[in-house]
Amino acid sequence: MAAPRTEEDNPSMPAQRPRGVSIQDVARAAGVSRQTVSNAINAPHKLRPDTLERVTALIEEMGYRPDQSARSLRSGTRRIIAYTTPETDPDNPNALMSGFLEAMVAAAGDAGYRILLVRPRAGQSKAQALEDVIAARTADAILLSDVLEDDPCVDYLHETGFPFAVFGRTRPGRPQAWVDVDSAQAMIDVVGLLASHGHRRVAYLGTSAALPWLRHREAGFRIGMRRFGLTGHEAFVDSLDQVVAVARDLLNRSPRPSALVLDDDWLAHGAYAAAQAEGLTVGVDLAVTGFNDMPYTRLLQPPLTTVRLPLRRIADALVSRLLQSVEEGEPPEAGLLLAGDPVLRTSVTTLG
Amino acid sequence: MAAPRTEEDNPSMPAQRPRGVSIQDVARAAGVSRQTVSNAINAPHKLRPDTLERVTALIEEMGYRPDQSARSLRSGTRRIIAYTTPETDPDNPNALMSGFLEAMVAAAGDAGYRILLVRPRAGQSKAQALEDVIAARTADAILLSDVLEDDPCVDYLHETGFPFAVFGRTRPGRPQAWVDVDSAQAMIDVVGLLASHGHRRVAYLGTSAALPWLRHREAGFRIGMRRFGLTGHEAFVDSLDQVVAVARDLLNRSPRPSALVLDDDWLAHGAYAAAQAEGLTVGVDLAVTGFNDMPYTRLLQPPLTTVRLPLRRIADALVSRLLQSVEEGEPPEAGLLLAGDPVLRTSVTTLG
DNA sequence: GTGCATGATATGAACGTTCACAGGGCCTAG
DNA sequence: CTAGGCCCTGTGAACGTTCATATCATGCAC
Repeated sequence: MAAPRTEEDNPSMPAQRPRGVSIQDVARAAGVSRQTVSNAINAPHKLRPDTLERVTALIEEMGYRPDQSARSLRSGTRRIIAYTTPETDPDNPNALMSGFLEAMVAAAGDAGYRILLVRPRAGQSKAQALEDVIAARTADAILLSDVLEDDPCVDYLHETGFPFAVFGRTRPGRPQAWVDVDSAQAMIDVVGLLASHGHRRVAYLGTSAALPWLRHREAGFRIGMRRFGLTGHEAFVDSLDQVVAVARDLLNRSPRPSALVLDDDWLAHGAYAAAQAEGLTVGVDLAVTGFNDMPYTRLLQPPLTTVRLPLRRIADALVSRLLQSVEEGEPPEAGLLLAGDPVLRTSVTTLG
Repeated sequence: MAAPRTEEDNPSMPAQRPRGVSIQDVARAAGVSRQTVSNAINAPHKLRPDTLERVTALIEEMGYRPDQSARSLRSGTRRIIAYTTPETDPDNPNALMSGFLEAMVAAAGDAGYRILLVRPRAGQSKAQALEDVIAARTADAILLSDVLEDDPCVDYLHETGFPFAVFGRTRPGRPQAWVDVDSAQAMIDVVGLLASHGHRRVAYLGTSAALPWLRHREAGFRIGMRRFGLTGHEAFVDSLDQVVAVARDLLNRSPRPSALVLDDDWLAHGAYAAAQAEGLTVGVDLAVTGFNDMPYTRLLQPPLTTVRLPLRRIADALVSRLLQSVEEGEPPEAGLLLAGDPVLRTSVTTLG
């Protein structure tokens, strides 16, 4: 029979620790109890200054870090946010994702949390993957992005009451911790930008996919057109292959538009090619605008005027809402819309 | 039996989330012991078929999942791979990252692991962040990418003996679990591709940053040029601003090169612009090749011939090496070089 | 000097799981 | 019919931490 580990005996033996430094080791070395060491980390104000200094010095010296699993098991908090990565379409990869993730990692890190990437296993739905996370108590909260209006994951999470937040909008009518870009307003601003540069005939080239954010951009365009008293046509493509042809068609309407508004930076190459085919010079004869400020838009000739998403502020807001859900048990009542920043580059110049 | 938990009296206390279904609950419901339920999950062969079926049915029905923290605490395995995200340069964002991450998440997921994104806190070095991960036993293994030759993280990890793997190469002379693309060979293949299309005068436009993978590409270019008996010049840029000017300069050497090899897709826009400025048509008068097969290369006019990185195979190899380190305690002796796939698109055509 | 309030430190218990091992049932062979 | 072996199942313990609470020290007022 193995004797249970007594708390006050020889410190001579343990030179080799296959499992690492434990709180007990530090306590023994400092001549205090486990709880005191625990307090030194979790509630420093509860210690006398001299004790605190002695213990923290020893913690540093011995390289002690609380075992995350043990801490989680006891306290129930993981300091982890699970993020279900949206499945990437190889033909239209969400290059945005890396920027958003980067911002999320930073924002979560500042709050003491880390991001765990969760992906449904083969034959598993996204909701089932989330159920795994919740049931196994892998994370304190869940982050979703790229959700559709009636995403089953949102319903499921809402039902369970598990803390979650969404980048994008969810169905209205119940408290939701979502954060989104005000795409409509951003598009209105883009139209306003064109109007202020003297453009009066503006065409819209959009993607026909039924994605909420695309529809918001489209709606914003229409509002902007009305508000600024502009005229123009709209056209939609199903895939990138059609962009050049459809854009050329738009440019041949009469009267010819002097500006072309795209609902996504991805269409920019095609629009530029169409302009060239029509003998137009982008930035001179034709203004072009995009959406998202993807990295390569700066490389286009001329650089593309587009809308930058405030990724860091989005991430901060999401983290803050997530933590509110975790700590108060109640999600925020309403979503949050953040403004996008139109970035004026030389694809838009004053109409001469 | 539960202690009276008065939550209304303690407004400061965060609401405690109810604990879920435990192994004990399932065991009681099934009329077996904890261990039997545990075996049903971890060692199904140890159960009689009828018992197994009964228990698994109940596990399913009650929605039981082993608590990850408890499991980790006891068994010492977290089923998590920590990945330190390389800091992104906003001017030259590693658009590759999202593809690589995607592949890693998939590969790790197939092996039953998840990816945890770790980022140094403010004022913390990358190595210190890794120390946190190791000391707090947050992950079973660590994945690094974008390492330089003398990256201190690699040295540190090597010292600790903690399982890790690297996407990219590390200093030779000790066992290393790295996986990398054979950039040199891929570049040789690109030169061969150009040679087979009749090109004899080929120029190289590279980036001067001291990044190992760029130097491998450069070396491969030189080898390829010698092997296929081609001639040409090389030039390097510090930033994207210089690309057009330097490319035009290369195109004006005499005799004029018929092909332009870029060490990265990022330079493609500038190369195309330079060609246009020189009155050359890419894919007709001038062949252009890139490296990395970034998503937007397909959108260029004409689409860019480039080198696709076998991200999924890289990820699979990294995961397999990581797990080998974890399970056998010994890292693989040598690194692994995987071939890149040159993708022929219409920016390269047979020289007429 | 005594009693009390205040705050710092110590102790036992519990979180939910897996490990090590003990015990028991069933089948087969003698 | 019984002994023996072989799986299968059950029990206590342990992982390392934090919670709840007991204990101790200190200082102050009377």
